Amino acid sequence: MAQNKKQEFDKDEIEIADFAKALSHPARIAILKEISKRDTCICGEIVEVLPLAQSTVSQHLKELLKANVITGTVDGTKSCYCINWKVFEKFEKTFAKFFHKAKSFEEKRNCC
Amino acid sequence: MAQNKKQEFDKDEIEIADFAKALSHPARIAILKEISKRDTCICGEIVEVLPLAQSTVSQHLKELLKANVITGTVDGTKSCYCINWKVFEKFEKTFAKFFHKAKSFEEKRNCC
DNA sequence: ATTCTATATCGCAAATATACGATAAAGAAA
DNA sequence: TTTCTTTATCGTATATTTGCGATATAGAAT
Repeated sequence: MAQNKKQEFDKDEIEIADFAKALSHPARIAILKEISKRDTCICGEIVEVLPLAQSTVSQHLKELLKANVITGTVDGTKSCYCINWKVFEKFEKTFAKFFHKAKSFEEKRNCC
Repeated sequence: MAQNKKQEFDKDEIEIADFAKALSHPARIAILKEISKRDTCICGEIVEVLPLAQSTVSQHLKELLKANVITGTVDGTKSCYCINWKVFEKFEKTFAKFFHKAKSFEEKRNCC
């Protein structure tokens, strides 16, 4: 990269990009899907359903935590993760603000 | 990575991840914002408003094209890009299917 | 107290992404 | 035709991400 230009962009642009980045790997989508499916906290079962090593899954969970997409608590030998729906809600709004504006998708026209 | 495990995930997981990946850099969000702001095709003006070299912007545009997030035509010396709203609409639905399910955000509860 | 189980972290290798300058390509302007 | 303008692509350097095995940590089970 030579230089990381990330900080030269607007705060809200960085915010959206960071959220998107957290969702930019199929393993992390699969993790969210798994948590969402149970609609409750789950712990180690994630590793079982993913084609990845335990350490790799742990790393992906860490990414999701860092981006605030999930919350988590560790009680000794068991850890527990939940989806942070507030962030999804917030992102949905920001997203709408940027891209929908007043118009609906149907009204949008392309010229190419 | 040693091995890319991407293909071992579900098709729809990969699809969401790929879309998110396209939006995972502030420069690409800024590009979309710029196109959206004008609500019409724009061409070279993107380079002017971004803190990046022309070749880098062109590369980011290529990424967005690859992910089908924008459409583009090249007429000789001028190129023209539009946001592909259909893909945003589709993503919004898939996203909702996975993460909202029947419940609204407000009804969702966390346990951690 | 020792062993088992679940999870996080470290260290490393390989793959990808980011960024730029130089250059190519191709129509527009002179 | 020659030069200018706009955009894409190539080559390359550096940064970041992905992935794993090994190991650390800490409570649970024996």
